[in-house]
Amino acid sequence: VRTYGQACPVAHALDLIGERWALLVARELRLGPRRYAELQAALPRIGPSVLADRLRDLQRAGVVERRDRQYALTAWGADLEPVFTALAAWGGRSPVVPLAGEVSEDAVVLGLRTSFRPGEPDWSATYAIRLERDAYTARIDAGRLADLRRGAPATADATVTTDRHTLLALVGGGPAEPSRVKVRGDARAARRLFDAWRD
Amino acid sequence: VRTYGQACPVAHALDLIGERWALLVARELRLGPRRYAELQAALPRIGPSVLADRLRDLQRAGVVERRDRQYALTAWGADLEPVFTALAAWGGRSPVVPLAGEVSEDAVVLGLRTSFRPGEPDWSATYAIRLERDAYTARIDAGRLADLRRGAPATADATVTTDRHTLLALVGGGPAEPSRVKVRGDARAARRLFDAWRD
DNA sequence: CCGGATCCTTATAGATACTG
DNA sequence: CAGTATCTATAAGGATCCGG
Repeated sequence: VRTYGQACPVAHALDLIGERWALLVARELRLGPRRYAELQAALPRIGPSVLADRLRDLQRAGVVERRDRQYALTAWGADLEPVFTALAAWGGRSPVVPLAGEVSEDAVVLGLRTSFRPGEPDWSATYAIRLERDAYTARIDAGRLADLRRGAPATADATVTTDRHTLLALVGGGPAEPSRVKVRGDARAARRLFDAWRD
Repeated sequence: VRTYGQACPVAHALDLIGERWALLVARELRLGPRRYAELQAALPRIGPSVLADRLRDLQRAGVVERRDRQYALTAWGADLEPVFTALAAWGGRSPVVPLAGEVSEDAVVLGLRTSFRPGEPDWSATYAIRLERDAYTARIDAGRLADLRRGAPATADATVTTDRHTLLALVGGGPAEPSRVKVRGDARAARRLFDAWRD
């Protein structure tokens, strides 16, 4: 139990989620619970012992809890959302490196939230986003992104099927291969979604 | 050069400021530039080699720059402010530990920003806050905290002289020893400042 | 097969001493 | 004053192994 030993809320926060990999483990739980093996697949470079250590640390800190063989953010862990938002905004403006490397499906889908530009108030729809491994639900309410989580919706206005690299390019504004994106359902609703990701 | 190797803005941010002590070094520069020895005094547990490493890392990352023997945040480093705000808000709500340990003067003064409650629009004033080691300037404009930085103001409406532990108690809402706070200048202006710190 | 624990190697942090 | 050098302790990285 390594601590900064400072009576400062920032230092205390870092005592809890400042260890290596801790915040990335938490990130993988932002869209819903995950099992140990799923976390390992999403974070291939973490190694089993460090992952087990971090999950223990995060549980002891009250950030993560275990429910029937799955790990989930607690309510307080979910309150990390503004921290993720601020870090993503800052890291995304980095002048040093344009970002390259691996990405988990969750990380790409979370990019939707980061790059989402609100639309018209008459836009309300539910989308299914199907990637190679998982399906996700995005719900737009009055032009705003009201819900984004792992798992397929019961019914969707439109279903977008693609792979995470194409989606990353779409969201990041880079060049995407249109043939790798399949849209089913309400084409107009889908178009509004794509428009909301453009700069 | 250890990296998460992920194309995720959060992971990239953590590549830059996620190493141990990095964000606390940056915190000590939020209120103004510091010299190496001052950083060491503010962060007594960091050790000289780790401090030197972090300062090098942060410079290479473009977060910190060196100007005539002082370290300062770059413009982009100053953009970390929302990250600090989010972390402080989250860490301050921790149900686990109520915060205990050392505090640098800067960390206590930064608490003023965290706990500041805006006041009436007719409230505009400049304050000098004198602690054991350093003096700080707080400028209120139309009830809002417009400026907070290290260094004494040219002229102050009121001057508050105390020590960092008393100020920490005052800001945190804990019991403070009134005899350890000295106020000079406009007493009414000083009262408004103290009121803005109360819950 | 899933969910880790163990073991070993390497890298980083912590502490203290020392130097241009 | 501003670090570097050196040494030790701890944590991360990586492969393999084990119990339910």
